Amino acid sequence: MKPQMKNEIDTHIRFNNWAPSLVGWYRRVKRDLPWRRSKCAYAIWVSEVMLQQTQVITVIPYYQRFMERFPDVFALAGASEEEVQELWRGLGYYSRARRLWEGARYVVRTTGGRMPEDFASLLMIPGVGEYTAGAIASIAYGECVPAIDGNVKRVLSRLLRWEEDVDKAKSYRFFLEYIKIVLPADCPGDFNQGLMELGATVCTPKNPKCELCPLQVDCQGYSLGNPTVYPVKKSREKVKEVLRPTLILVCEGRVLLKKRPSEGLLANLWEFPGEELILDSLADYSWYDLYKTQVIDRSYDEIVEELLQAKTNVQGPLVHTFSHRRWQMYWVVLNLDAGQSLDVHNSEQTIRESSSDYLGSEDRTCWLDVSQLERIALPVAFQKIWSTATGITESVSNSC
DNA sequence: AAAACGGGGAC
DNA sequence: GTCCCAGTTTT
Repeated sequence: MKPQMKNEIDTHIRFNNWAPSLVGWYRRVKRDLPWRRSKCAYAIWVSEVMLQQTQVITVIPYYQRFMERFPDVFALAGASEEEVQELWRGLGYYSRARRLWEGARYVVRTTGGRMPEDFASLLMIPGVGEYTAGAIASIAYGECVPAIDGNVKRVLSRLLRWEEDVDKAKSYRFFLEYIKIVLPADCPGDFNQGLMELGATVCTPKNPKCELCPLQVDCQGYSLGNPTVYPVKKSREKVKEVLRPTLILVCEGRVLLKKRPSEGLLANLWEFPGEELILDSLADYSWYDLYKTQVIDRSYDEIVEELLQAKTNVQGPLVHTFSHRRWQMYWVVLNLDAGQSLDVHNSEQTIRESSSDYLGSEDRTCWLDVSQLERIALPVAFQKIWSTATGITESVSNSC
């Protein structure tokens, strides 16, 4: 540690022996959460990955379904990515699911399925970073290592009146060294969880319940009067505006789906064919060109062209916001039933088998029975389009 | 050091 | 609408 940082820490440390207060408080009030009923490293791992950037209340049902289906690292490693993504649908940050799955396969491949039992070994698992490795090591194995997440940074920034942007690397390094000093060797798991539990239930971003805080007398932010000026955040994100024309091709109770690329946004998930456009409007947009570039099978060209010429009923917009991008979604519904019979060489069976490796395969499209839409990994954005489109369709047919 | 990566809960 | 959540990887 740099001497400068040591001095910085010393200036922040009073006679603080607040760790026992925190641990005592945690043991008294901790919530009864599914993953806290297990000391199994795999169970902790699954919960920690799900809890990345996701609130406890959202995770609980996903965690229970996941552990029921994949009770151990063998079960997860033996599954297909498609199957894992189906259980993850709606949870977001889908690369987490793929990395967890890859991590399970890594563990089975390298150790035969025995979970690594120390921080450094856990850190080698793909998808496991410093936080997750620290959480598993301290909670499952009692190893004396920090686990610093957003909650911990918020609590410490208030406790110590940390004036710098908490998202900077320097802040993380400081919190890391500080925690190493105050971390109790006999109960690192409860200490780490206590800090996170405090951030989640008492030292909240807005309206912190300082009257319930076990660290109130130690808290410099509280003594200042307004702890919510911390944490200081300067980082600011700009949201990109993007148009998203989408094709809903329906035939004989099936709808055309396409598998997204294996990298980037919503990787390997299903979508209705379409593209992203950085334009101001869809004026003069050629939906037929979109169809020609997105659908490789040329069997439907004639009827699609006919339908688009007859009356291109563009619907939308429907807005869907990601953390860094906003889609303005427009779509056309094309019913091909009047045309030739559907080529059903692709079906639900194909989806399951085609899950993991599409590299080298040119046609990523597939006809799926509409009743199966709720069972596959279809991102929320496209669920929204589908429910809106079918809702409108039904109301129109009802009114006719 | 900064950007990419989702969705939902809370207000 | 806004903010933010038991973060990791890639550039």
